[in-house]
Amino acid sequence: MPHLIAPGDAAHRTGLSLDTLRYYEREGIIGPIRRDTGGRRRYTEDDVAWIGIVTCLRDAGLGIDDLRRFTALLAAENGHADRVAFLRRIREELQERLRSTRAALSVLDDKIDYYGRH
Amino acid sequence: MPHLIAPGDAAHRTGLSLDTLRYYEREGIIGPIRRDTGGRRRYTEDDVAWIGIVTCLRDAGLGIDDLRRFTALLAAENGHADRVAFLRRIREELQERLRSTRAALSVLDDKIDYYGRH
DNA sequence: CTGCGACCTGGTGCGCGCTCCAGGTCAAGC
DNA sequence: GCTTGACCTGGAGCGCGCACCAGGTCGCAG
Repeated sequence: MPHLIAPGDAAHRTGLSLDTLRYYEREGIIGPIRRDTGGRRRYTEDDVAWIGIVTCLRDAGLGIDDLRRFTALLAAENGHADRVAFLRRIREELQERLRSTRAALSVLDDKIDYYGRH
Repeated sequence: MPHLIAPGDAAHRTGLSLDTLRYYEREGIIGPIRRDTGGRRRYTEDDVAWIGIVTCLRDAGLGIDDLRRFTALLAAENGHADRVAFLRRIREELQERLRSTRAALSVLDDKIDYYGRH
């Protein structure tokens, strides 16, 4: 018995709401999650770990579409080349975000410097 | 005559749509923009430069509320201390974004590395 | 057996950041 | 004077990423 986790505990551990966990599952971003005899979800440690990865990417600003494609590609057996190509595309997006954020920080620092010295 | 810019040209130069320019003005993020005798907007070079700053911050992920407060604070005469405090808060947010994006990139690179080597 | 709380499904609502539309006005070119 | 096209206002619509709700089920504590 691989240490199953109730929905409430999964929510607590991942920092997501029950609604969001169900939403992600519907969208194919996580799971499918196993059910007990009564139909309630039982998350595995692997599920929780995967949710951590997804949350990390989402926090970086990736959209639901990208997360779904990410999940689908990593779950697929075939198409390693496709996988890597997709991952590299996402990587480019994130690096672009890094550039945008650095540019904004530079603007902000100029202003802080200017007003800091009156 | 300080080289006035028609709305279409302003849109073209800033990369924003006419609707977005009007929306930003309504929200107090830019402007108020001067009008000609017929009521049409005429942007100044300063307006366009400011829109550039706003766009830069927006691209970094700042929300409309923050942009409005940013604009209001920089337009105000008084409260330099408030200004700097606010700017520092925004700066913290952006640095947090930097951290999130770097974390996601690290996850991504792990996957790329893993699948790149099969 | 009863109560209770955690969880289920299906559906609706919401805030953000635009985007689009209808119906009208203005100014320049022919 | 007439057409054309850029622009105006007010308001409705939309996609995303959830949040919320009603009405029902399950299983354990007492």
